[in-house]
Amino acid sequence: MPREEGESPGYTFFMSVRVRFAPSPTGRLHVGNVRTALYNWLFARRQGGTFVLRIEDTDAARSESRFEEQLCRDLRWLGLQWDEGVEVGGEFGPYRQSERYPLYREQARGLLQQGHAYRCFCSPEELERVRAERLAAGHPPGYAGTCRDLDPGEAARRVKQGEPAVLRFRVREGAVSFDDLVFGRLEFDCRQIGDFVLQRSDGSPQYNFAVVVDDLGMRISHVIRGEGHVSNTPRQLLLYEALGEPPPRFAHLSTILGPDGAKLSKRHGSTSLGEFREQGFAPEALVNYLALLGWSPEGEGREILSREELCREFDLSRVHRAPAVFDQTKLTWVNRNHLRDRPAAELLPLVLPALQRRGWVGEDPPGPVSRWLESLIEALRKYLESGEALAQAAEVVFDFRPERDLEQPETREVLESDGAVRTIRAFQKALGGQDRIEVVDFKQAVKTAGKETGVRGRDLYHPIRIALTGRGSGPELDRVVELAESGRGLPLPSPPPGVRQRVERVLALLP
RNA sequence: GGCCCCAUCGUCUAGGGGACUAGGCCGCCGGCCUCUCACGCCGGAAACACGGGUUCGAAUCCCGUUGGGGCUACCA
Repeated sequence: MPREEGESPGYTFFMSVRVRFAPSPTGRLHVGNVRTALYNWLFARRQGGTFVLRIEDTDAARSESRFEEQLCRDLRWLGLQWDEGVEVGGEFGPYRQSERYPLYREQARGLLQQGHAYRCFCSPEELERVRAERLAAGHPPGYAGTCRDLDPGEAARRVKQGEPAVLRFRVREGAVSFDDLVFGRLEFDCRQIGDFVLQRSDGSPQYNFAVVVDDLGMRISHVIRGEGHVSNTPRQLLLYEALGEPPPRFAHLSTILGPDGAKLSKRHGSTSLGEFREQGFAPEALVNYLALLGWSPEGEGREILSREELCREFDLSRVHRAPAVFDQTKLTWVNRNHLRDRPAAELLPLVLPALQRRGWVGEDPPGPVSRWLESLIEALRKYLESGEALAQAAEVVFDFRPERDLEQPETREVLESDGAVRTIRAFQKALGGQDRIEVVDFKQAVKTAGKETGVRGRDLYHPIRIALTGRGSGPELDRVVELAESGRGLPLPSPPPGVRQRVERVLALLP
C-alpha cells in the first residue's frame, strides 16, 4: 500500500536515522513485539541507521531483571542485534528507564516552572468517582481539572508539608496532528485528552513523559511502535511542543490477531518467541514470516526472503494498515523452505533438543553419535517442518515397540492379509547371517523373499515395513535399514535395534 | 458512552480510475510420482462487506451503514 509521504523527508539527509525498540521486561517476548522489533531493525538496516534497545522498567512491581536477560537473549537469537542500548552501551545512556530518574526530574522541574505542568492532590478514589460521573454524563472520562488552577505557591507549600501529589501536564486547547508513516495524517482534539500525569506521587515518571524525555535524549528520529500507541502520540506531541523540541516521525503498526480475529494471546497456542525456538524453528524463518505479516516486497510470488533481501527492501510505505492474522501453518511452510537446503550438520542444533526431550539422545553426544544423527536428519529431511516435527518422524527409528504397534487396526489388517507373515519369514531367512546388513543386502533379501513367495510390490514391501518399524508408513525402507544398522552399536541411552532384531521381535509376536 | 483506526479468496497479500475475465503465497480439493506417509511437480475451487454518490468508466475517489480493532489509568 504505497503512500506519498515516504520515510525519507529532506531532513534525513543531514539527520541520522535512529530508531528504538523499548519493551517492558514483564514477560517473554511476544510475536507482536517481535515484529515491532524486527520492523525497527529492518528500517535501521535499510536506512543505514542506528537501532537502540531501551528497557522501560518504570513499573517496578511487574518488571524483573530475568525477563530483561531473556529478552536480550531472544533478540540476539533472532539476529536482531542492537547497536546501542542495554548490555552494549552507547553515548546516550543509561538505557534502562529506572536509571534515568534524574533526567526525568530535571525536565519535570522545567515544565513546572514554565507552567506547563502543575501539582494535583486529588486522591485516586476522588479521581475514580469523578471519572464515573463524567462517563455517566456522556463526557470524555479524562481528568476534570480540579487542581488545574491551584496557586503554585500554595501547592508547593502543601508538597513541602508532605501531602502526596502527582505532576500533571496542562493540555492546551485546539488540536494536534501529525503524519503517520503508515496511517497517514491523523488529527486529535485536545478536549479529548485531559491533563495527564507526568510524575506519580512516588516521583516515578509516567509512561508518556519518560518516553518523550528518552526519545529526545537518545536522539530518536523515527518512533516505530504498536498501534495501541497512536492515542498516546498526541500527548507526546504536546510534550515535545512544551519542551520546545521537534518531535520525531511516527509509524504505527497494526495489531497481530489470532485465527479467531481477536488479539493474539496465549489461548491461540504458541505466541512467545521462546516457544518457537524450542519447537525448532529457524530464526531466519521467523524473521521472514514476521516481515511478511503486514508488509510485502515489490514483485509477485516472493515469499521466501533472506535477511539480506529484507534489509535491502524493507519499506515503511508498504506496511499494511489492517490487523493481520498470525498463521502458524504458513510459518511452518516458511520454516521448511529455509531448512530445506541446509546441510544436516547445521540442522542438528535445531533438532537435537527435541530428540533429547524424548530421552533418545543424551547430553553432549559424542562425535560418532552426532554424525549418525546427521544421517538421521538427512534421511528424514522430508519431514523437516521444524526440529520438533523431525524428532516426531524419528519415532520409526527410536521408538520401536511392536507389542504396542501391532495392536493398531491398520497394522493388524496388513499382517492378517494373505501371505504377509509368510513374506516376513521369507525375508528373515533371506537376510542371512552376516553381522552388518548393508542396504544392498537388504535389497537382495527383499528380492529373494519376493521370488520365494511370489509376492510383489505393495504386498511385498508393506509387511516388511511393519516388521522393521511397526508402522504402515514412514521414510524409504532403505533409509530405515541404514539408520537401524548404523545406529545399533552407538552409545545412546537406548540404542535403536538392528534389522535382524526388529524382525525377530515382530515374528515372536506373530502366529 | 466518547475519540481514533481498519475492511480484496478461509489466511497473508498484489492493486495508486481503463492494463481486472481481480494476480501470487499458505491452506483446501484433484491428479502425477511412489512399497507407505510425506516431499516434489501439475491442475482446480475460492474474494473486492453492504448502500449511496462522483465519473464516459470505480476494487481503486467521497459519504453513510455494518462489522472488526485500539484508546479512554498514579500500566506500558
